[in-house]
Amino acid sequence: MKQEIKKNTPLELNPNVSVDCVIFGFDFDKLNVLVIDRADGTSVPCALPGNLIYNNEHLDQAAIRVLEELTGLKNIYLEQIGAFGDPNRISKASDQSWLQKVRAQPEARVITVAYFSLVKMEDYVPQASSFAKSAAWIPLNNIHELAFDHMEILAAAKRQLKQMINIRPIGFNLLPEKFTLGQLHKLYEAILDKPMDKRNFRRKIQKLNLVKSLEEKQLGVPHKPSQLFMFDENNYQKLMQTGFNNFGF
Amino acid sequence: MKQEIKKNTPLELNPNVSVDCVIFGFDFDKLNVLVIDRADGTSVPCALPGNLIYNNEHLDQAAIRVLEELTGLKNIYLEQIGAFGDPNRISKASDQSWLQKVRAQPEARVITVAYFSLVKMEDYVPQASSFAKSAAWIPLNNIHELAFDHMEILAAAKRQLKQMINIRPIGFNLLPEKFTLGQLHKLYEAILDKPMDKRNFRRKIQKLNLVKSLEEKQLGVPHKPSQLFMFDENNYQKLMQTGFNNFGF
DNA sequence: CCAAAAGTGTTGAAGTTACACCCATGC
DNA sequence: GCATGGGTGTAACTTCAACACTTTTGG
Repeated sequence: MKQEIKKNTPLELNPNVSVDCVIFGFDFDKLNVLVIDRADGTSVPCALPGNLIYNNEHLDQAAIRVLEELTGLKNIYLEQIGAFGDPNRISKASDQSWLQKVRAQPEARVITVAYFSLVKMEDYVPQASSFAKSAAWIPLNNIHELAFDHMEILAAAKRQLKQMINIRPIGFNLLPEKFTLGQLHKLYEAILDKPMDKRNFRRKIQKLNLVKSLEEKQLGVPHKPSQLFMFDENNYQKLMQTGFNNFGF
Repeated sequence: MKQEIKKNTPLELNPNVSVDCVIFGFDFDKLNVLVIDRADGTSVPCALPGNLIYNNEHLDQAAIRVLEELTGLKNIYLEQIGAFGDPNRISKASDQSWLQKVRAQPEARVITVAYFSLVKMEDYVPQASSFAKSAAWIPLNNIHELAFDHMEILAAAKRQLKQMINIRPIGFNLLPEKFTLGQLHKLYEAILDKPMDKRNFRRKIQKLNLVKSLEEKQLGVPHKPSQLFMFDENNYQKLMQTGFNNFGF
């Protein structure tokens, strides 16, 4: 517990700044969030994955590192939410005792920079023992308690995702490369948290030219198989160059 | 220059976290930003107002403090932009020598949390000697160089203001209590950086019911005096409760 | 043959764009 | 009387919202 603080040099963890990631996944029905279990025998709430940053490390890089350490994934969609710095964010007893265990300076004031990321759930299946700390996909709407101020961060992540989907079509990061319009429709309903008319949604998406249909259909589904689509990166770039910034969902 | 780092306790400045504020003002013609002059005889670029945070201080509170110390103003519109933490943000020689002068730990890694705020320019007229460091309103489009990574922060502030004006009608914070539709029109053009049709703009604003007209006209203007308007807080609250979140400008 | 999701058009209402002239005031 | 910004209406077009039935597959 002795505090040895030396002059800040590279390769050192910075005791005052951390990053936390809200990792969203979509199971074709609802949004899920990847949370880590800090279980130490006693019952403690789950937390968002995160850690202190290194002094020589860019903030974004720290978030990428946390994400890769946890899931092994690279090149995933990442966006900063903002900084959270309530001096009382470490008020719960369970959080304090956890910090005593894992931090060199458990008493230090910490501000955290939150990120949200969008991953294809198929790309990361948590395995019971894949890491020292275990992780799990939890349906967004079932999350009622988290460590520290992570509920607040989660709320901000939801808000920002909802807002951003109107500005850039980032939702495709949550779907596999090939998807159906029905899946895209469900995704938008999950993110915007409201029902949307099927016909109007399809018309709108197709008019925007953001998807291109493949010469391929779903297989093995117990109903009429759907056309498969892909995100059309080219048309998206063209659309952005026109200064488009409002999808009006 | 000796580094005395003790255990983090309240009332201490945190060496690793600062806040910076982009303070916007509108002169009825264009947007301006309040910058401070760090002049020490030699020629150095201006900077955004900012400072380290205290360990017992909420981030938002630190921004409010910086703002009040500089301008004397309270209760002004403030919104977080995000955290900026490139480890190389302190790469210019002039910035380093300035830090040597003002910081207890000039070498420390600093991440900064940026805010933008909207003030009525009439409320703060910089006086040459009102503070040790002098401040000035500079037209946004004339700012080509700033200290540290402040140009990057400024760009993010512009982007966020432009985006936010579509989500909440925050522009009114830049105008006096009583204003004309012509002034509001110019403001929207300045923020969105594009010309807008006068008649369509007026129709739209009035349809939204966000302004109420007063029984009062401009005085002493060398042209037909305009009706004066006020922001209608009540109707705004009602509108927000309907889940409105897209003004489509 | 049943369950489940896919796929498809029309209509009325609302909103958007583009555009040009007269008005009231101070100087 | 002239310069300056204030104030106003319409028509063509586009977009949006609401709504129900048939199709294809697996089981």
